[in-house]
Amino acid sequence: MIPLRRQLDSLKCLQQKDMDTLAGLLTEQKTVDKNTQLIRETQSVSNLAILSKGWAMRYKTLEDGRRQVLNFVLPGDIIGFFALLFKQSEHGVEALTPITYQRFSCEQALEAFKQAPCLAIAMSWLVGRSERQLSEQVVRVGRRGAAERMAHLFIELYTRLIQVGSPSEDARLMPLTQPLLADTLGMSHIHANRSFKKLVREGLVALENNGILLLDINALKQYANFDGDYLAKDPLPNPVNRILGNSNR
Amino acid sequence: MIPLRRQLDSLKCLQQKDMDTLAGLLTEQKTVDKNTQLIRETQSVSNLAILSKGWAMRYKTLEDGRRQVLNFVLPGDIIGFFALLFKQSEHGVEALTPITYQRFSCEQALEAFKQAPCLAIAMSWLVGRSERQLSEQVVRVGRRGAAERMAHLFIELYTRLIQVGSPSEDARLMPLTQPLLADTLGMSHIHANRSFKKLVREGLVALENNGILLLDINALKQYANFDGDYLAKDPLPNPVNRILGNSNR
DNA sequence: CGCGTGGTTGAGGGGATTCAATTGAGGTGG
DNA sequence: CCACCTCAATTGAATCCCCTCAACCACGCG
Repeated sequence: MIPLRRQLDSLKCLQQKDMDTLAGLLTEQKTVDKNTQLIRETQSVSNLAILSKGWAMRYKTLEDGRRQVLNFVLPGDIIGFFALLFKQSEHGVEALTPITYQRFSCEQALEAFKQAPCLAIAMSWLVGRSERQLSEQVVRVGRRGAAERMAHLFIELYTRLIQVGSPSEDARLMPLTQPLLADTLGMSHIHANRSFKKLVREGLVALENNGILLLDINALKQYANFDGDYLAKDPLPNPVNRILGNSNR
Repeated sequence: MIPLRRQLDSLKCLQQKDMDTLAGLLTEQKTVDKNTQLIRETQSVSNLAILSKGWAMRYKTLEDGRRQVLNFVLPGDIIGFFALLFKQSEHGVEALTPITYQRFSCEQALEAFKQAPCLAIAMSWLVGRSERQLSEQVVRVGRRGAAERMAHLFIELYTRLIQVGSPSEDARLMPLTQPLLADTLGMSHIHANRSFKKLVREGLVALENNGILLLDINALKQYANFDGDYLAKDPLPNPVNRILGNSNR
């Protein structure tokens, strides 16, 4: 649960008793293998989870087999929030590495929110954050060149990993394959390879046995025209804090 | 507020007193002109709104001027939800036609949620629905051909309009320009024009003085490989209903 | 009437896709 | 223990989609 705590600490709204309530939610820990389907497209969902270790992805598949990765799920991220409110999930979630997560039911969550209303805000904030990432994914795919797109994704993932407390050496190693990058960035795997090699030639990244290594973070940021505001972690705005003060009394 | 009611009716969770509470929220009505900026990128936000009439869009702009439309805001849609939880909005919202909306504060919303918890669920559902649309936008831009992309967007918008009770004749007229379509679909305005003309030549759409007219909905669906599951309106799943039953007593 | 915006078209170039083929790593079953 | 399979990474070649540049016309508005 350390990554989740890192994720939420900037909000400055969780007190010790809130953290205790949160800890009470996260008792059931599970570890599953790489390639496990956590949620299948078209499956109905009644549990939430917080990822604590490893990588996963959210994706959609078209009838003809074309696949699009929507976003990556990193430690401290929430899985399955909105799926609770619909008959079925509409997107799949699959582990990209062995992962560990804490699962809890919809009922447990609601109970925790009654005891600690600001947990509901904190969880909404997590969801809002992932919506921002999804928006940026639209911009990335719609309005950036291929290699720029790839560099931009790398920096987003790196930044998110650093924010939840990964050591820099770990955060620079992405467990991604080029076909997966292709499905994320909306291009063919062949063109993903050529764009990747372009970044390699510029000395920005390198291929390791176990994934892709970012060599020069600042140069990648520049190459990608990266503006990280959408990942900024600020305290909750005052109006919201005031309300929480009331209902926390 | 009729479109909002249509939006929420399938949930089967709002009773008369909930609707009354909701109506109490939506007392401050405003009408503004086309091209009005409802929310500026980088602006801080402390109010929510429900659109009741007209079209708006959510968009992001890059430093070099490239622009990407994230989604369109139609009657019954919510504006500014997540922006409340962050220091600033990260995306802009602009009116595409003259629009009417009902505005209310964060405090009013929280008060209403205490009185009628299932309103909080209903509003989350609205947000979840717009997240699904955003996911589909990623797939559309990342994995569909240009003309297919355009047809797919048209059908999404048409379906959403029908769902909130627009008469079919109105729902088939889109107040969109080709440069705007280009920024939505991630292509140049010239290519937007050529893709559009291709649909025209096939008899699927036509250009009117005041916008774009959809001529053959079924043919467009087929052309777009449209699968509307992500827009399906189902009742809330049972686990959530059970919880609401408890907190509604 | 000048100007800005939207719609349209042609030409040319570059980026991206598809087809095809090769290499190598890892996993499976005989 | 090795043949076999799958999947990732690569590269070449041909093609085509899509972009940029450059016009031009129509319209509405100050």
